[in-house]
Amino acid sequence: MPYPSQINTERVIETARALLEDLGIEQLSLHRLAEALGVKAPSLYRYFAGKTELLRAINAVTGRQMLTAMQQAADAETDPQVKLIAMLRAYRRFALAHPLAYDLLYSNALPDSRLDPADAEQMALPLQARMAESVGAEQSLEALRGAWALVHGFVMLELAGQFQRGGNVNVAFEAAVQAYLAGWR
Amino acid sequence: MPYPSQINTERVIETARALLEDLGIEQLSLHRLAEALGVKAPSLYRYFAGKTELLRAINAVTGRQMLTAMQQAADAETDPQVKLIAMLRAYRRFALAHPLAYDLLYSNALPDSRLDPADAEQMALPLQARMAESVGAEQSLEALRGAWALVHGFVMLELAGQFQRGGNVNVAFEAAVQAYLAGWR
DNA sequence: ACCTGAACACCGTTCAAGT
DNA sequence: ACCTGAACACCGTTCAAGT
Repeated sequence: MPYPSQINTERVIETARALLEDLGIEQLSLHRLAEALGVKAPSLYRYFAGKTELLRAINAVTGRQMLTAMQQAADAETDPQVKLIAMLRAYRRFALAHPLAYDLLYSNALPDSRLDPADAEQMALPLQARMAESVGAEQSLEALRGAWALVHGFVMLELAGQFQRGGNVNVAFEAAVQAYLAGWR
Repeated sequence: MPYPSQINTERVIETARALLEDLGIEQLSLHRLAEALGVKAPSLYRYFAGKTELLRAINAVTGRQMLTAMQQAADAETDPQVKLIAMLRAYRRFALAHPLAYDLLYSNALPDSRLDPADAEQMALPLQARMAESVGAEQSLEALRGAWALVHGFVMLELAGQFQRGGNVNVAFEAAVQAYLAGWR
């Protein structure tokens, strides 16, 4: 008996991403998601093996979007050093614009939902290439890890509301990145 | 009718902390915690207004322990610069030793359970004082934010299993901290 | 082929009742 | 004074049944 599909994988992911940013991860339940899609919760299992797999799919989309944002920022510049800083700025801008999606990407509370390392590597390699141009290839992996840590940590603390003792946070970000990169040269 | 108390606030917190590190935040339910204490879940409400308040109490203990660990590390050194690095190392060591408690401390997924900013400031001030000795008082807040971001981000990425493309992670940590601090001078 | 109702085991939370 | 049983609304998940 033909029964035209009401939903599809992409629409589920996009609706879930919207709910995530609107309500937070705690409030994103399959019941609520199903309701937003005009369907009942068990129907979602036709598209995802479970909530974990759905969250992993969301993370894959988020990762791809971040990579695109960074590459566009890099393409707008020519100087290698400026390219690198532009990518780090784009990384932060994306995270601040999608705080809950970014948080989910690296959540230690939901380790099973995390982006698999292969996809994470796709994000890291272009950054590492720019880093190699700035500090040399031998040091590029170490330098990358510190830069990634600096930007990730900065954004996470910002999102956690931990920079509230005055001062200009944007200026602090620029100063920290400058200091870190200067230290490698 | 006198009914001697079976549990007390401190025992609840300590048992909860142990369960958290053993099972993860997802598995730490009030039912399970009550069972571990030999009691039923509703009894816990005599000691905490709800799960959020319990998690906040756990975070307060974690924060105090981290501060102590950092101060002990600093007290073992005399040179200001070495004191500072010793504190950052102690911070990382504590986080790696208590991964789930550390994760809870800054969790963006559970914003209501977070350490309140006043307590967070208690942790930041001693670090900032050391930073002021290294880079000067005017720059100490900005320099502190970057250092905190670097160490926090490094630890979070480590705990998320994102540094798995070879290389020595301890060496990368030391190199990143050195580069960052050198850049401020 | 696609979706739902009903059920299960599990949550956090409330509150009248037990000791 | 302290704890529990029973209940509520909510989870994720399974599966036989509906269209």
